[in-house]
Amino acid sequence: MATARKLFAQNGFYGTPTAKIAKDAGVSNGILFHYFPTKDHLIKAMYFDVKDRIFDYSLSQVYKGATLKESIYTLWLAAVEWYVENPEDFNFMLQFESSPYYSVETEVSHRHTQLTIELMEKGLEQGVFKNIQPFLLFQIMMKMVETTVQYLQLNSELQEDFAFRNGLFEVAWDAVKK
Amino acid sequence: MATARKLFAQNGFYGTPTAKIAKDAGVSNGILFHYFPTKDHLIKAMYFDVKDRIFDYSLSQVYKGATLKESIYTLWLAAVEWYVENPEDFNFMLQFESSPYYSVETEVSHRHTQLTIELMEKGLEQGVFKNIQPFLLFQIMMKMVETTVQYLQLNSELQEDFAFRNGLFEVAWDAVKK
DNA sequence: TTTAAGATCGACTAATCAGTCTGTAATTAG
DNA sequence: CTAATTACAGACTGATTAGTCGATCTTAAA
Repeated sequence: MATARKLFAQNGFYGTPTAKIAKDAGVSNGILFHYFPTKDHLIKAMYFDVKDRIFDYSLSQVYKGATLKESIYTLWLAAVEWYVENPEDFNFMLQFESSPYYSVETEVSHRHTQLTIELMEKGLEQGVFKNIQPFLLFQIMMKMVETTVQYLQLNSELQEDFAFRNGLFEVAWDAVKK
Repeated sequence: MATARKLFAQNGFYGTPTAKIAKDAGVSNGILFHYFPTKDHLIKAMYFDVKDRIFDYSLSQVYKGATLKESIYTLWLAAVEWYVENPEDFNFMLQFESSPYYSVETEVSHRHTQLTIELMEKGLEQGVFKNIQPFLLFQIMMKMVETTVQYLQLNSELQEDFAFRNGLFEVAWDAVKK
């Protein structure tokens, strides 16, 4: 999957032959299809793999007793940092989410999405957010992650600029807050 | 190009053989490659075509003497409406922008982008926006268009809901305003 | 009317690629 | 130790597909 991520980032899903994935990964063609019956299975498995790893990282960052805004900030920043550190993951998700593989159901089915949506619901209860469906609030925040990472990729000198990141979180926060 | 848009929306760039594009368009294989030397040429041409049509529509909506916020609102809403009315255009752009074809240079080279960025610069001068590079302001607004359209596609009963659209523009505006 | 340039056709090809198949090693279970 | 299951290899194939090529038709200018 790591090899596939690298190759997909470079040449896209369709620009990457399964044979090349196997070869670059140092395994045979046969063994690839032994573990992933089709290329589509591989791609879907990779999606959940990325989500899982981001989720684990994010959870390791939030601490108990954090306020709502702090929790959301931590999750938001964790996602940005993860994607900045792991550009292939970012590129993969971008491609995946605008491909026929993606559906809202798969998205919502993941713990990471569910956790974030719960935070949004809490915010709605507390009256800090605009009156918008929680899933949409979630998507607005996530799109800002996307925008931020994309911009940081283009302007790598900003990647260590903490104030810049914080500023963009405030942009996202201002968007959703009442 | 219209046929290709439809097919690309259904099956993606790579899932759509050139032969099928020609056949569905009612022309021969040969004539397709007569006008577009490669599939890539076709795809790039389609990108500029979509951008052009959106630009024309957007300009027809803005009126002289509008305030800055009104102008931006009109452009923003025009983009949303266009994409809601022309889902294949939207789907095509989504795919294009997360494909190897896309680059910031092509994006910035288009009049539509340039016009919007100019408005952002004006807003910065007037001190109404957060102190953020104009291109990034532009991208934040555009991502909100994306989010809005995607949500409207999933919840088609909201497509006639004017208040909903306006609400989401305010979300975008709150994000960038100081 | 002639001629040239562009438009259109559709059969063809060379290459590519997802997935198969057959056989062999390694590991685990009884 | 044996049997069965799982891991692995790599050659092979059938289908697909981007792009070519030579022929024919249409249009417009001279």
